[in-house]
Amino acid sequence: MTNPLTRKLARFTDLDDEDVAELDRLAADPVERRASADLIREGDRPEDVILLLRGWAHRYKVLPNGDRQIMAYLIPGDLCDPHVFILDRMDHSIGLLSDALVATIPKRAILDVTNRRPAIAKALWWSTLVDEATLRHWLVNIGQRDAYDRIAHLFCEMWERLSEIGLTTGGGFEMPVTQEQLGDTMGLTAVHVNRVLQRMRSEELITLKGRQLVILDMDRMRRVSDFDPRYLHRTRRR
Amino acid sequence: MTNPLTRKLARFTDLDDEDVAELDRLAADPVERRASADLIREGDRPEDVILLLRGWAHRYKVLPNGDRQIMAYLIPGDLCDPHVFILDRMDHSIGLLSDALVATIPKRAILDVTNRRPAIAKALWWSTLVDEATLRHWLVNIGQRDAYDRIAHLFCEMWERLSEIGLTTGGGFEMPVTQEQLGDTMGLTAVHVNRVLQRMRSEELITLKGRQLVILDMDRMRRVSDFDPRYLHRTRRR
DNA sequence: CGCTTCATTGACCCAAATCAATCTACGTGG
DNA sequence: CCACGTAGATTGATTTGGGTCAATGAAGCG
Repeated sequence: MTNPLTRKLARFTDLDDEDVAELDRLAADPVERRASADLIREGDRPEDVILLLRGWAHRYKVLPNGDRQIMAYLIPGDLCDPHVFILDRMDHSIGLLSDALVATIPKRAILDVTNRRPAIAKALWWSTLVDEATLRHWLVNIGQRDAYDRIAHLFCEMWERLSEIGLTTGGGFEMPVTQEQLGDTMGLTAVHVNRVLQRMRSEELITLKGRQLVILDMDRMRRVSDFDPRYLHRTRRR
Repeated sequence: MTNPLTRKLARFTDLDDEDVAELDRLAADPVERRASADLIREGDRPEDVILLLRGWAHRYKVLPNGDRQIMAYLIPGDLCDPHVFILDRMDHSIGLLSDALVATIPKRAILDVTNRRPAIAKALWWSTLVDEATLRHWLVNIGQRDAYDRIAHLFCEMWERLSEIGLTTGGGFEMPVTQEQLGDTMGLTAVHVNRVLQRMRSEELITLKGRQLVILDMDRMRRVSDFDPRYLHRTRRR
């Protein structure tokens, strides 16, 4: 099961061989993209859905004064925009955070597959709802927690999502996100993010050099940020 | 068109007479509920979807330390939880902000209607995506704007949504939300919300007594908070 | 090897929080 | 009809988490 989309959706529903084959067909013919390219720009009317197969991307919005808010991180297996089907124009942009491998899927193809394969349709719907739940948790995070807890919560979530697709090694994973970007995610300045990271290091909670983050004490990390992974719905409803 | 759900969905798609009749059937047999009751509690596994016909409700989450974050306001015509169909347990609660009239719709009934009436299915999907876009805008709001601008943005959004269902009178509308709750919405304290409101009053930007809010200068309100109503998608895609 | 992008550190500042009283408007029971 | 009780609004005094400004290090790379 090399296709990360299949890997992700299989967590939600049972997929039969034909479902898997369909998903592989969607991910066929992927293209390399260089880091920091935008996949979709605010105001676009995209006609395709982009599937991320390798690398990270982020969903973000820039205000008139230049401030930037990151609203989501996309990792392998994520579809950039199921919205495409109904909404008019993009109200935000999607940019790469690392070199990446992406597949471009025409709207048509998605519609066909979801019509023919109810299991896939259901899994995509499920994944949309998980995205929405994640957004709600980010809101709680930014609205109510202090800088330290916010960052702890974000790290827990990243680890959890990456572990679902096999991209963690123990408590460690590769995180191609600068401190500036972490700040734009949590409504903090890069300077303050830096100080919080220093503190986490001095408390031996994490290790972070280059793009390698290691969570040394997962229990403490979760406790401090009140992280409850249930909203990511790793398990199926019976 | 007295049914506010019909009124809301009609903005998205053309509904024929039969669609309208179906929606009226869903909203049949509503019940009065008193303010401050919870409609759904975190941890529940709701078996029905609740439709709000009159009054306001809010989606919120309480942290272990007692802090509360409000994640959405629900107004007449809103469905409390389409999520019910796929997700497991509620990861947040929904409570009333005022006396209200609500209809309880069994899952089954929604499934039937969406199977039989594609226009309704499409409109519900659209409305879910609008909810998600709204959440993204709240994130930007809390993450990047200062207290004054946040509150201005929220007031613009409230006015916009209420005007869609005919609940505004010029720049005014009834807002059954305390300053404490406004604070829990925007990640601010009630005290600070109060001071911002004082300032808006002194600048003759608003009038607010009891539950009656009047926006005196809509242009200024929008300009200051960089409010762009497009994310609420009042108009249809051609 | 020189650039450029990130990370780090220090000094100082401010928006919003905190703490602590009032004040006001209502709804209720007597 | 009125005294109370209570939820919500208001105000003042003080504190603080995080921002701002400004350098100075590192590290990766063409």
